[in-house]
Amino acid sequence: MNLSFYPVDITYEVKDGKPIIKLFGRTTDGKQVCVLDDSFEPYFYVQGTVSEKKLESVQKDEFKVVRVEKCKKNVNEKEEDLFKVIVNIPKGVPVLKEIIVDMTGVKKVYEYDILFTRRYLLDKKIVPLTKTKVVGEKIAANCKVDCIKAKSIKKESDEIIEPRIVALDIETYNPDNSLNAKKNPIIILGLYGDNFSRVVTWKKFKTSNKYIEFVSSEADMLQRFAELITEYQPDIITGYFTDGFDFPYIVERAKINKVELDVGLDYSTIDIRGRTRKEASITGIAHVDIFKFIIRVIARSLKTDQYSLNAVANELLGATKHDVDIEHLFDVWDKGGKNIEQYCEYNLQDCKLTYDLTIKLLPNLIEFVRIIGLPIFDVNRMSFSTFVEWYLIKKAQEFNEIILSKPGHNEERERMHDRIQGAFVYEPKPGLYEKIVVFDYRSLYPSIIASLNISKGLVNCKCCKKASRINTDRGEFWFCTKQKGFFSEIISELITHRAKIKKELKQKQNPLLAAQVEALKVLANSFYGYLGFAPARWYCIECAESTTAWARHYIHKAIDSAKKEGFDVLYSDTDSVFVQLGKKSKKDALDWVKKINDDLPGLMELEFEGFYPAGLFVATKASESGAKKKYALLDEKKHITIKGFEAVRRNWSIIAKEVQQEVLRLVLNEKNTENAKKFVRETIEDLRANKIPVEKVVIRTELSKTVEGYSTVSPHVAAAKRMEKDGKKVSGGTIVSYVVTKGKGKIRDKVKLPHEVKQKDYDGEYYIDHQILPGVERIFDVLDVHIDELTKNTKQKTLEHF
DNA sequence: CATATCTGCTTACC
DNA sequence: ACTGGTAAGCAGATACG
Repeated sequence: MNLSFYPVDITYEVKDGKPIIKLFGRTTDGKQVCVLDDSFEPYFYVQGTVSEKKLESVQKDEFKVVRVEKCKKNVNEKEEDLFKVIVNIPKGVPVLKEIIVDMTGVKKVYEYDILFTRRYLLDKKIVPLTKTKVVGEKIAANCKVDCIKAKSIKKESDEIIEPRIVALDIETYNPDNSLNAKKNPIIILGLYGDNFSRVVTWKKFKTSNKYIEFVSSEADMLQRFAELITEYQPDIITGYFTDGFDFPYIVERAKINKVELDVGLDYSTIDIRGRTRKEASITGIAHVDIFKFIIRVIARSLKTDQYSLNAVANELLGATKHDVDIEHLFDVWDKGGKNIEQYCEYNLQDCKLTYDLTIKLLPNLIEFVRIIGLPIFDVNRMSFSTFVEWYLIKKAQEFNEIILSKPGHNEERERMHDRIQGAFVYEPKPGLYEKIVVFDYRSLYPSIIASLNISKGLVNCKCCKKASRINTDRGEFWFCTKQKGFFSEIISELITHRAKIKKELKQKQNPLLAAQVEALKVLANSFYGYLGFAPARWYCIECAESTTAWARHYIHKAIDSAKKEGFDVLYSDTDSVFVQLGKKSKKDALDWVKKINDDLPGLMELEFEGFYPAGLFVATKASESGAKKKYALLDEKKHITIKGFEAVRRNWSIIAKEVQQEVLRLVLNEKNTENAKKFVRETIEDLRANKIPVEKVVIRTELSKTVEGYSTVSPHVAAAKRMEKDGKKVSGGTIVSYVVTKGKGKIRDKVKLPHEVKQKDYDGEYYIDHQILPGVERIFDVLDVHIDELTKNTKQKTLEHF
């Protein structure tokens, strides 16, 4: 029979000494299937002078070499003769590799650490979630869905599945605030999908909510959960932090209640792997923990600095969680009755938000699946470096390159000491400027890697005398010009591919194309960081060092040229140049850029970023010199871009940020220094009189480790200690909120938690001197306003002074 | 003992 | 919680005269 299907999940089993790949997915007519392929063999590569016979005879326990083939492959971009050693079962690869690596004549072994299922997808060029053609026969097997034994299997088209998704969330009984799965049961479990809402709980109350379903015990609830999943037949189960919390909790409670959760399509249960970084998987269904994708990939493009479901849903969906007192759920549960209902509604809302977030981010996630070629489960849990690495691995096949091995423990440790010189930052002269034009190099690092052929195998070749050379702290480097580099060529393809899609996107808006453009940008921008990332297979410190050195070369070139042309250069950071037009026109600036671009190699380009009628640079706190990475720009639509100022930093109180932002607005937009002064004075008086509400004086700081890990007790650590006293758990990643109150001693001695203080308790003087004034002082300096003018004629200080 | 400088820490920018 | 370096600025710790 012939069929087309979209693979969702992949696994393998060994039967009669032979591995069988199992691809779970959905057919084009919407039925779930499992496609079996027993034709794929595990293998790895051997380099050296050793006889094939000898290699063929290697075996240990049930593992043995099946066959050896001679082949030619590029090892670090140079062609070599290698042996492809084919092995009977996947688990034999690492075992037999260990024996072979010690044989005389063997120089090196490669590609022994590529997971069998991933290798299958890459070699067969099958892309998960993408239409795949199968010829085969239906066979009987212990499986919830039809099983097809494949005769042939291959990618059919780029068409993508519209997956069936269900979101999961649980609420637990939690009297001691400890989230202890061994002790406390799950009391509410919710699911939300396409036209599907269900909340299961095991205490009855009167309700007209049709989606609430009552069972008689936690065990029955877990059983019901398994049934509902089986009935709904999702391709994807999604959740928010379900890897770390919900699934491990469910599995633990199932164990205690002796409930068999056979949700896997092959009747297997939920598998929890890892201790500190847990991952939950279900055979045949892709478990997406959308929190992981958000925190690792999406986070830096979000405004929020908190990644709670509420904060993220608020920003991405404009929706919020239901407001219930979740800490007292246990109390309400104990008392029973109608009050439990609001928690069921809350639970379903969380499921819905998670579902909607997944729907919203799925195009981006799927884009990475298409680029990398691995299952959505894997891609969901990857970070930037792994994206780059797996993209390189996929491309290695095309380029006939050997996949380099990961560094050993010691080598990785040594690499950690390697430091490279980074970007150049121009020191601005503090001041209020007019008519500013900003230019920046488009994708500077990627375009340098592509244009200068920067690639690990080409460093300082013996053959090229004419190659452009660059001086660095590590010495002089150049890259072979006689061949296209593996690394540079891949990034070059990415850039041109992205430019093409971006053009298409301009013609017709399309969320999938937008996701593709975004994914390619993220990927390209990660290539440079990857070069200097210690665990990387294609680690190349000379490449990284050269990339930044060339970047410094080209930014200086732009700065010098702008100056020569008669522009005042105000500022520059890494890839940007800020110039003041002065008597020159916008057209003069654009003409100048054209001239620069004529001289640039390959894909490099200096772009016009924007025109700003006004901009402000300030001095640093410590000296008279201009502060880098700290400025504000006003655009023609009166919108202000604030960079680096306290107003955009998380660990400043809201009042300090608001005042600074307003001062910047009054200065840049309205050019009204008097109003700015007045505004600050008024705030100062309000703080003295404790008229500002407590929420606005709360300071939030993230704990980077546990309290014991700190050598000094700073205010946020003191606050964390108070939280611990309250019975709250704090650890690395916890955001600590505190208020500085009136009193004696160090600031840490005056720190209290927000709920402990009344409005009259906070120390207005502290907030004036340490939060308000530091934020506006440098701004007023630029306007020649002395700080005394801000504080003096507020009543108290005046009296004190005289 | 007061002041200057250093260190640890957090969070920004690119 | 596994991309990189550059930079500002606070609070506490320590050195210095």
